[in-house]
Amino acid sequence: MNIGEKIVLTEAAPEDRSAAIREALRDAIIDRRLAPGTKLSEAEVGSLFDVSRTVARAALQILAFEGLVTIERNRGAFVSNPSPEEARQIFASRRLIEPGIIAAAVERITAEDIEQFRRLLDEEARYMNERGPAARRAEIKASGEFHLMLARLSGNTILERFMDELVARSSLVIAIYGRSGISSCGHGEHAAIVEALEKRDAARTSQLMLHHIDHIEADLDLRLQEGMALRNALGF
Amino acid sequence: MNIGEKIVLTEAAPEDRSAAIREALRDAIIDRRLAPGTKLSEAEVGSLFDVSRTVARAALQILAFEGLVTIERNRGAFVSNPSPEEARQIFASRRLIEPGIIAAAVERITAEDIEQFRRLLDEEARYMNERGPAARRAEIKASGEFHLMLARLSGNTILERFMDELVARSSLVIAIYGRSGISSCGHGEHAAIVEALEKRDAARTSQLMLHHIDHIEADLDLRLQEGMALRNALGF
DNA sequence: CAGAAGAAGATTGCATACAATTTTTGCAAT
DNA sequence: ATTGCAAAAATTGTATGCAATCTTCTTCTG
Repeated sequence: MNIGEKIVLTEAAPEDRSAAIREALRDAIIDRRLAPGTKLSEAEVGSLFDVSRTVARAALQILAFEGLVTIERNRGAFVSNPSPEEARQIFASRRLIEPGIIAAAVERITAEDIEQFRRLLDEEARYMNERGPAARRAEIKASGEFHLMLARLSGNTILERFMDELVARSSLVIAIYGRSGISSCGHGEHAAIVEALEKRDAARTSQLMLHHIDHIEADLDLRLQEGMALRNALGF
Repeated sequence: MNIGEKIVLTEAAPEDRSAAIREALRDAIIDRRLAPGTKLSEAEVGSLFDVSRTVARAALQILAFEGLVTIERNRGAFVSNPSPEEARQIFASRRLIEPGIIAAAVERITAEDIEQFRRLLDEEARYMNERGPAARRAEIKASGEFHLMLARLSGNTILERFMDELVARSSLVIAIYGRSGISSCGHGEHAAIVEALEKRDAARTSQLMLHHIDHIEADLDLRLQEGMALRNALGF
């Protein structure tokens, strides 16, 4: 598979180009322009961003540390193919961390933040009503952005980074095991969460969030794919 | 400051030497052989482990991503000097994550695990009764190992890695802001946690853990050092 | 003698070179 | 056609070289 035209440089970053590459790759993985299993060769990534392999490699190594990419020695880097077990761990982690983020966010949220959430919800809705893969990708991205915005509100940069990783890996999991593409009820749930946030009702917001995560996970077909994995393990 | 004799190679790792270096540096940071602010030059780290700068650099970049090391452009890598605000975020994250780890661990813990915890407690006690910096370091390390062992029991490798990072960064924070070196009541608290674990009483274990984290944080002097940080910011 | 200016040295950021390993290709044998 | 094998091509892992930047030391000026 060719990763070519699927990546675009967002900004001309003179310094820390490795981080820029990382972000671009992460974005591409999140909105599924890069499918799980796609090979990310150092040379290709490098030439795509017009840097040497050294810089490309650094970006891939960080992504591997995050779990978004899997590096096999002497074979190279691939977009990760999370196992059902990994999927469960990812959602278990989210169920643990997101309520904590909500508790912190509720204390700090401003009217302007709510306003920004509303704009994001509008965006989600707009893309939902559009057809085509580009709109689908934008919808996925906006949906992840919702959770990341919440994480930023927590004021805890460590949790923010953990959520960065978890949201990206969730996207991979959904790409592999998702049944219905996108759970269309997700948007409504996001809206309900914003309403509860506005009332600064942490308990209710957390409850809604947990249900939301449950719904996302319920839309996955982890058991079926476990069988597939076994078949694969036996050589196809 | 020379980092020379403070690092020892644990194992001859033929593959992934970068990870081995990372682990060695992390260990050295955790038990405070490497003080916050210590410069980690690529050449020095490289020659210490007998690899080229390339490999040393990769290790440092991952550590920087974790927050254990701070890289300043064109200046190099230093053992991080967490701010009081960072310290608060680290402990806030632990207060959120460790109870979740406990909830998972309680479901899976075996008699053998308890046995292993007891051995670790014995070790802690032994080092507590010894004098000298080596015993102190061993005690610190064992104390951190307690939390990591618990994380491993959770069966969630993602949370495990988050805890790896949080424990290491906590160690840095304690090195900077700690008042009494080690809170000697820590050992007793660990013992109480193991007892509650043995009864599979998640609620009580979590409560004990939260108190334990509170005590660790209460032993810090974050306010005083904030003044220091300001002074530093003003050119000293 | 304090302080500024500048040259020398050291260190990082990045690209490239080369060896080790894996993957692909080509071809012969069954 | 398919399997087996060997050579060629491609890719990674690592070391090293060079330019850019930072640090330190010397020297000069007031």
